[in-house]
Amino acid sequence: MLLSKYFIPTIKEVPQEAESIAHQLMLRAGLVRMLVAGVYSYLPSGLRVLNNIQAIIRQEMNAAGAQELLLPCLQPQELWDRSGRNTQMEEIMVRFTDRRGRKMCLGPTHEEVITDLVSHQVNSYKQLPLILYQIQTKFRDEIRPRFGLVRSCEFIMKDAYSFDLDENGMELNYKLMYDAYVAIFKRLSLNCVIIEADTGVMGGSGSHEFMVLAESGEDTVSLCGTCGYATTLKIALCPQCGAHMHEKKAIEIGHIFKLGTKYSHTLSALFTDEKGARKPIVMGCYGIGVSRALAAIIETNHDADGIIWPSGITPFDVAILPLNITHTESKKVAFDIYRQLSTSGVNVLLDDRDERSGVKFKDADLIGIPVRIIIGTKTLSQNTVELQKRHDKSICAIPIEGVAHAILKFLRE
RNA sequence: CGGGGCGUGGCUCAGUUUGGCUAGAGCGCUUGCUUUGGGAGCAAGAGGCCACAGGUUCAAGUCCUGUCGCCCCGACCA
Repeated sequence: MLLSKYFIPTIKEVPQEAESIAHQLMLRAGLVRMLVAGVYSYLPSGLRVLNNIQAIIRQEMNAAGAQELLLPCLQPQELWDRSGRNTQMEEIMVRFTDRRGRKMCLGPTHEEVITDLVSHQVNSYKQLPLILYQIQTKFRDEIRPRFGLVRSCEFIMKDAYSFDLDENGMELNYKLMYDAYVAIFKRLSLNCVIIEADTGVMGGSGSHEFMVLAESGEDTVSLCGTCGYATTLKIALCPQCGAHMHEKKAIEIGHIFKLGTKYSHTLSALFTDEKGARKPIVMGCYGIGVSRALAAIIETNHDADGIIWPSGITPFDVAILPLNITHTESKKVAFDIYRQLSTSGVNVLLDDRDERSGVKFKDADLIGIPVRIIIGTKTLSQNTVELQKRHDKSICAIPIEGVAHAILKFLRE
């Protein structure tokens, strides 16, 4: 991609509308723009990052045996009346009446829809167990949207649902999803604290929250520095080892629930067991805030100059900075390297703008691509270019012919 | 919804306290010349219903009333 043609409006100054670091950097690096409070557009590089996060989630969910589907976000309120949550979720649901006079809503979550679907399609114990998931836009008329993507009214969630014959089966799938979440967050470079949590409005018998420690978090976590125990309860001494607890702010990035038969009971999702008895399906549900994960990744991967993308998530693998694009030789070398890497399947962003070096360095720092190739007239006269890593700004000189090889080697590490 | 802050060219803000001539700065944008290893210099230009509506006044960005929008603190949640 040529930066001169890329829609990535970067901002030099801190936008007034943003308070949290991640929100500021998302706006400054040209990843997102606000339409109204709690509603955001993803610009091309923001969408690239979002797609990368989703790819990781899909890989791990598929590896755990979950099957992807896509449920409608347009839903009849009648379904919510049946589950009993139409009044419970009253404040938060976006509702309206369609032209036929039917009361509709935009899905704030999908337990009702998936349970309804499964209730019609699953009748026998032979069809279980089953794990289904989707990556979908959710709509919640939040009382107070804040911190950009951390709490927004329209956001992207990965939600999975497990369906089992009995409690034991559900426990197994719950463990499977728990482990998948650990794997996902590790690959997203998100260091999670896992907490046994309240089931709240979702209902059910058990639940775990995956929390990322971050300044702009909305939740407070009490952490034991000695044994690692964590809880959302405000307690002074660790119940496991007796050491002192300290409080930290955190972003809830994932939440998993043992639902049991709450929804299968109210929505009549029954199956016939091997003895011919009709029983409610035992369910679990598993959510990840995908767009929120994007915010959390930035929150935990940045420095004073901008974002530092983890390798699996970065919108581009490599940035090429010809410091003087009007210098014929610099331009030629830059485009040669660009073509070599691109044909090797590397995502490259070439800063071909006629800007001064300072502007290019500042933007590159802000955008946060993990490696950059700096092409300057001085090093070029020695037949070398420089390879600089974003995270520690370390630089090494590389002969021009060896650049593609060096980059491919770096990317493999 | 309750409490607090804010709203002035694309962005960051000054000016509002104490009303007064033609509404400002820096950055960005356009054109030209010079420059080219960490957000350049000079010159010329474009761009504003001072959030919106009503009111007070000889006179309103500035005072009053209402509305809308954004941010922060609380209940809610991925």
